[in-house]
Amino acid sequence: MPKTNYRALNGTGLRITKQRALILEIIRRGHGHLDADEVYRQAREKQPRLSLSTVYRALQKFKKLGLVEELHFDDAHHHYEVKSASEHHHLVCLGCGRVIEFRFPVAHYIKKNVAGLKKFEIIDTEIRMTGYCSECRQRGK
Amino acid sequence: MPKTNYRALNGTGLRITKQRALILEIIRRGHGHLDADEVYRQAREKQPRLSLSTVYRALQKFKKLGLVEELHFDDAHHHYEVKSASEHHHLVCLGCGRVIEFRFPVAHYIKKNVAGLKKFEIIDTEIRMTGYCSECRQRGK
DNA sequence: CTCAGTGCAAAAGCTTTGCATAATA
DNA sequence: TATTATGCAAAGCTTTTGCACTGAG
Repeated sequence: MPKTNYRALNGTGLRITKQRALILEIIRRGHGHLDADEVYRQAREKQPRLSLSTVYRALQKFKKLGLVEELHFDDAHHHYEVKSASEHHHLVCLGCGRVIEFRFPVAHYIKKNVAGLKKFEIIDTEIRMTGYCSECRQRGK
Repeated sequence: MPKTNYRALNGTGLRITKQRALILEIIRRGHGHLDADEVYRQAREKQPRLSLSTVYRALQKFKKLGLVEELHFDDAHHHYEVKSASEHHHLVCLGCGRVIEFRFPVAHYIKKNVAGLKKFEIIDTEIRMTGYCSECRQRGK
């Protein structure tokens, strides 16, 4: 198990188990494009006895600790991503389903420009844009 | 049934039924703060025999036609909103669950500033910010 | 040694589907 | 009248929970 995951879990009050280290590592490698079931399937390749509930329970803990973030790409599943310092968002192509990440610090800009938000403490910002990527546009959608 | 709903449904290829007119009217009045079950419960007050599947089927049709938009406030349910011309987004308070709407045309701004998005055709933008409203902050969360 | 975490199975949502009936165009 | 939409019930998914067992601290 990579040291990085031990580091991430240390000092959180959570016990470090090989399941959690593996799940966190898989989410990290997935770059926000994995849902719970995909994390589960990948995890089973290394730990065949690991259960889906463990994945869900780990996901909940990680979310609560702010270690991972839950994204909402489509209507059906949630996707998970290890939180990074820099704000970044997602663009989902309606044609091919591809997810394009883009980095753009918009939270600060919005907070400055929207009067009603002045007194609001913003914890998290998720921007999800949908549309068609250049390939799909050329193919005539 | 309000005339406005007939207007919205006319020329869409969809048949105008009293169920659909009612569902659309309820979503409109809900201003994006209703999930499928809440739409269902409100609809039953006027049409007690209406079924949940009719609500879901209507929602799907409306989405596909671009009449309503699906929002992702929390992890559990989707909320629905009648699409309006002006772009607007949502701020969800983690303390009291209140949803604050704000109007701010950010899609254009993002498109201009993010290189990778130049060739992307943006259909829709959803911004979901979470944090704590002033009341909850005063109450010490 | 203790208590948090795990696996398994069962339950609990939310959403979709099949089919006969009803209603629109 | 020809379809499309509805209601009901059943099925399908994703996610959560109970409980006995295991393993980290």
